Amino acid sequence: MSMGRMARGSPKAGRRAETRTKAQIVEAAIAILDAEGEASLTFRALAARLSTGAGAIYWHVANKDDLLAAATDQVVSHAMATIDANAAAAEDAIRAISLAVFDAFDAHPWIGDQLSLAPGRSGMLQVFEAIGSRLEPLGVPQGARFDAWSALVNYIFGVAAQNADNARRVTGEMTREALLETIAGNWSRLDATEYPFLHEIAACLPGLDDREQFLAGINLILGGIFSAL
Amino acid sequence: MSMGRMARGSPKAGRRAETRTKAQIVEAAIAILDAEGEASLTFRALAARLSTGAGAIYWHVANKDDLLAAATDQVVSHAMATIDANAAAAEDAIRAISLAVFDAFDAHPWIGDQLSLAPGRSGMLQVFEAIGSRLEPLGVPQGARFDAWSALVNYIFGVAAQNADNARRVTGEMTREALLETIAGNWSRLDATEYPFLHEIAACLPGLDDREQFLAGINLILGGIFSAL
DNA sequence: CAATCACTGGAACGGTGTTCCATAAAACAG
DNA sequence: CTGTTTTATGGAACACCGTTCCAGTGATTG
Repeated sequence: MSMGRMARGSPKAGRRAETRTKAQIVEAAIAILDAEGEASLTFRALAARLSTGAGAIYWHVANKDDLLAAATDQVVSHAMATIDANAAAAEDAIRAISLAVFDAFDAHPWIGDQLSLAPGRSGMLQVFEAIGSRLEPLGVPQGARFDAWSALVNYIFGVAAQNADNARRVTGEMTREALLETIAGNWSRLDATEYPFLHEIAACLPGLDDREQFLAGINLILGGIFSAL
Repeated sequence: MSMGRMARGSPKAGRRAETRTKAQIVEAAIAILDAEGEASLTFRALAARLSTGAGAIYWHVANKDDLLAAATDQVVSHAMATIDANAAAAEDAIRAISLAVFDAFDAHPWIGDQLSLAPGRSGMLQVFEAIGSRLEPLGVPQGARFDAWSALVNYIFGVAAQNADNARRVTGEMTREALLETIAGNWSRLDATEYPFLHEIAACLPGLDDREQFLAGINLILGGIFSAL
């Protein structure tokens, strides 16, 4: 859509002094998203940051969804780049990949809502492949591999997205702990005969570590995979 | 915010002929969302359907997020109402609840994006409690209950939301099967040395039953819970 | 009966994504 | 070197959105 010619003769990529690339635009978008939240990412704000007009951005990017998908893909790809390809044992590798995704979502909570636009992009595919390719070394037979992969990948992205939503609720006034205590308070104030379980586990909420909780779920699924062998 | 007086003396709830209730507004919003998708739910369209002005809606509803959260809550509550409180065995009950949520999301794909607004609402709490209260009868000891509950609930809502996203991509031209075949085609066209796993399981995609796949994940988690006993 | 309350509905406001296009620098053709 | 084409700009304009505001209206109340 953008890079048309550029190819053969020219050693230098940038033609004009004021020209932007799609990568620069996506980078600027991520900067705005991280600093001011998703509501603040507008084409006008982005254009201002890049010292250009809003219309120019559309030369590099199809629309806002495309921009957000590209930003999401960038972050996920970057997260995947940090994990070492074949260092750890398969089981630990799955944990490492899961946590890398979790951490990326936690650091960039705006991804949560945009997940739906990203499948099919390379970052997502990298994660899919990285998880899936660890199953055979783990001893999961051919017939069970798809179910195991599907459960893991769905859990990873589903939980990461939901956690990102929670992280988005934490801003300035409301600390994470205050939020958890508020929820715990609400639950323990529920009718104890109608909601006995929530009433009981409200106590588990304060001081909860989302990351460990996430990992506990991964371990539960891994346990299920092993017990089905 | 709305119902202030109304209480004691008056036998009739509706005072004026043209008056709407919040329930009616939410119902109309759900009708629009189901029929024309989330992009078509605007205050003006909603007002037109209710034969009123956009401003009147704000008497019953704080803002659009509130409206969407109420709509989501309505659908989830309704889904929970269909499952029988203490008919099945605990393990089957968990499956039934999970599938009820899954089906509700599948029937109303717009929920996917709005999930983040709903926690704390009664529909969500019903699901939380329904799942959690089945764990003790299942023999899960106190110390392991929170992890098991967390994994199940996160998986259920995470996967349901992602599946709703897929369902949203199926519209008119693109059937579900055509979509799966397109994805399978993309995966099998990937470089086989870089993406061996995706290349291999692309064949599993066509004819895939999302519901069964979802259930397989639930069973995997349940297996993990049991094997940890 | 007068005052208050519960609610209406349409106009108006600020802001958004997106389109359009006159312009201009770079690349290329001869 | 000269014209033409390609690549990209940046700001104006458009349609539409969520939200606010408020004069008005019918029921309820004291």
